[in-house]
Amino acid sequence: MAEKKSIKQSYSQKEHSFFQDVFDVVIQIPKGRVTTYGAIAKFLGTKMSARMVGWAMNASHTSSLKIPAQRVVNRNGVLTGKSHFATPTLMEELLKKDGLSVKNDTVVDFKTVLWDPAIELSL
DNA sequence: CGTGTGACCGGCG
DNA sequence: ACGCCGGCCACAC
Repeated sequence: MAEKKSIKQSYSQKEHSFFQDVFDVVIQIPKGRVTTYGAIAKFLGTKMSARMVGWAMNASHTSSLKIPAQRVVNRNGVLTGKSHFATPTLMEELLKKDGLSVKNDTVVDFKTVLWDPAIELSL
């Protein structure tokens, strides 16, 4: 409500964009952990619009920062965005380098390695 | 300024 | 259990 005004001000003062928010969260994902689009969306307040998060990731390549997009999967732990990487296997390779196990385009023990910003960053 | 699109999610048949 | 459908918000054309 009132916060909306502040947000709008931020938009005017800085080049703040939805992408920047998403990137900021994704970058904070610890190595060996993954999160979901919905979790990020919820953390940002747009819980019902997890699509925006995914779309923001699509623009990750526009950012000069390194966005570990491989650590962001859908609620099933499936590497839905792997097709958007340079190569279809790149996402899986990156996750394996993080020490995770990927089988059939799905993160093994996904629920165990799940890193929810709404919880972890809320401590 | 209107319309379409999207790396999703939750609910319902 | 599986499949389909609507919703939701930001950004590009």
